[in-house]
Amino acid sequence: MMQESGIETKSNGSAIQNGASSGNHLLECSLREVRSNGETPSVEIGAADLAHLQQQQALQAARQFLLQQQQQQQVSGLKSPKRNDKQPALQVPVSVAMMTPQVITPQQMQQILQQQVLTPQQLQVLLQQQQALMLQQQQLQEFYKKQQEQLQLQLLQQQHAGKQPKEPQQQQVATQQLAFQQQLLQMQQLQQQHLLSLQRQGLLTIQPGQAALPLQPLAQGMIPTELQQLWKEVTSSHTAEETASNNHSSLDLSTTCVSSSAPSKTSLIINPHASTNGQLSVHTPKRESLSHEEHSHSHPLYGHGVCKWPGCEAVCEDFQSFLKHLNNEHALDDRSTAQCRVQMQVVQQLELQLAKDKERLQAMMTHLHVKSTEPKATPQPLNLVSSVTLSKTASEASPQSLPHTPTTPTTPITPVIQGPSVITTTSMHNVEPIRRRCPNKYNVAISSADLAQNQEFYKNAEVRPPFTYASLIRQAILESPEKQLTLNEIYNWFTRMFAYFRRNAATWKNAVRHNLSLHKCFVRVENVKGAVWTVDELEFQKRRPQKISGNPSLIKNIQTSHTYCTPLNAALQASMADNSIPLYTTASMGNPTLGNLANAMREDLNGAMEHTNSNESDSSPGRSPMQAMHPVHVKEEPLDPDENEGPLSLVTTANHSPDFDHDRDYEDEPVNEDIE
DNA sequence: CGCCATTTAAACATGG
DNA sequence: GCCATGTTTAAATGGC
Repeated sequence: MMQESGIETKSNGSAIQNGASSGNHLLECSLREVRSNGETPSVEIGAADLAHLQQQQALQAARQFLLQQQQQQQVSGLKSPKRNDKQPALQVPVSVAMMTPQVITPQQMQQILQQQVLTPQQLQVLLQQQQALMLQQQQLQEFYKKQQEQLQLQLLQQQHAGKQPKEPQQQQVATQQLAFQQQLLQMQQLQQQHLLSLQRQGLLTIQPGQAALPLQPLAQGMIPTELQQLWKEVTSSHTAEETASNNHSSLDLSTTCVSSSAPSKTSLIINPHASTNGQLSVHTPKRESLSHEEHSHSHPLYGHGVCKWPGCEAVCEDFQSFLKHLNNEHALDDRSTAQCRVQMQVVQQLELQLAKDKERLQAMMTHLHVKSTEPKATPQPLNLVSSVTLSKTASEASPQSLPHTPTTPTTPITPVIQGPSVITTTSMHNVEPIRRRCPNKYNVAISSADLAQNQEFYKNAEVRPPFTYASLIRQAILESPEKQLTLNEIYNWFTRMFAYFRRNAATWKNAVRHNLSLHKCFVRVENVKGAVWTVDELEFQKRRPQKISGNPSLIKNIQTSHTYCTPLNAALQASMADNSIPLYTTASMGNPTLGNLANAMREDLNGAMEHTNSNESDSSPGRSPMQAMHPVHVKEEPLDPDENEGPLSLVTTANHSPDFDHDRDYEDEPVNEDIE
């Protein structure tokens, strides 16, 4: 159980440290470096680029001045446009912050998908709204850009003649710009409202830390280049395909670099304490990892016939031309290096996110463990599990907030977050949970993080998995490469995957054997080495439609897990469709065959539906979208979710941690679980 | 209440 | 004899 956590902890530490504060500094540095290199005859940056950069610089300076002028009409102190070291520090983050809320960033999207369950309809509406807003903004943006260009030209002329940015013309343009800024502001406010309304509806939960940034009040200043850059970032990550028209491509970074790297000249600084940068930069990798996923093709930088190098969207006919392009355009030079650094930054941000989620998990598990060992009255794992069921009640409000609604007649409870319940179905996909009724009306947040973490949860928390032995055994067998396992290997799987099965070995092993023998679906096959067990899927399926039952004590949450599975699937779908949420698909968590996830979930779902459908007549807002999409039908032809398997399947590889091979290590003294 | 699935416990068989 | 592996029986629980 140690080997899985090794990497994670490692990434934890570094991520936490870097992500929060120093991260942007790093970015800044890298950007600066790019810029400084850009001035020397760099390989990549041509004359046009340089000119562009210069223009941008000039523009920045001018804009700075104008804004300052505007703002300080009463204050008669500052005159030189180059002196305002402080203002930009205020302005820049603002501009950055401005972009984020305008369009729901992938992160926010992700949050939506993670934390709340949305029906596809809701998602669609949401997306449509976003699209509409984006469109409008794009138009404004373009217009604004034109304005900038005008200003730019004038500025250049003036620069040659000696800077006198106070001329009437300038002011006019500036006024126009301000007008547009205001328009953009309006747009942004609209967006804010949108988000807020989402929040109000409980559809979007923004974590305290993150909320501050995107939703923070906006000031006036905007820096065009950054704005543009950010805009591109956002839009490109949202509509990856639309960005075919890539007149910006590689220039993006350089321009940004200039602006950020010329604080002395133009007093532009990327706010060091605004994590907004990191947030934004997060978009880039998403695009990348997207291609990463959707392309069996091999190269993570190539997808959809487009170069996925950050900031580059060059169209490459085929893989060969892509390689060519890669070698030519993204050779080892300063720019690429800097971009690489930026990418590192991005990764760090993601790691930070991961770290946060892991922390959350840790807290959850700690919490659960403490609670479980405390009172004798409640047999730990069982109650824990059932408590999870309850937790969803509370967590409908906010996954973050600790649910404090443990008071329930039947179960003495430990308030729990979405932890295991979410987990169960997701990671245990193929496992057939013990289905019960107990309609789950609550929408529990399903987060990708949870998806990734659920296995971790069972690995580390002594919570009894809400699956029957048969299901688990089947799962174990199916997960094996050969679809067959020896008894001992099955044991090992149990102990590896579930902390719960690291005790009372005699008991559960007996149960495993018993199940193997009992169920026809498990077929013993003589092998060279001995005997292995396989699954007769037909048999297994056969018994499914029959009555369902299960471990009584566990039952309650079963339904939960099932209802979770549906929205989760939808969330996955949405996220895949959205193209911008590949996160957590990294195999870092030791996820087993996520590739099967969709299938398995669907499978489980279908199975569950047969039994639960009638019960779930209630109407909760975000309720299992999949139900809408896949009525009560049982498995048939592959459904939409299959598309998701592409990306997901990538994950399948790096899961299996080394075997335990120490089944006996867990042979503790039998602990009586006093089941009432 | 009966049926059934599941879990748990235990007896027993077999082979290394 | 011990242990791992299998098989089988039985009791208890709980959903339907």
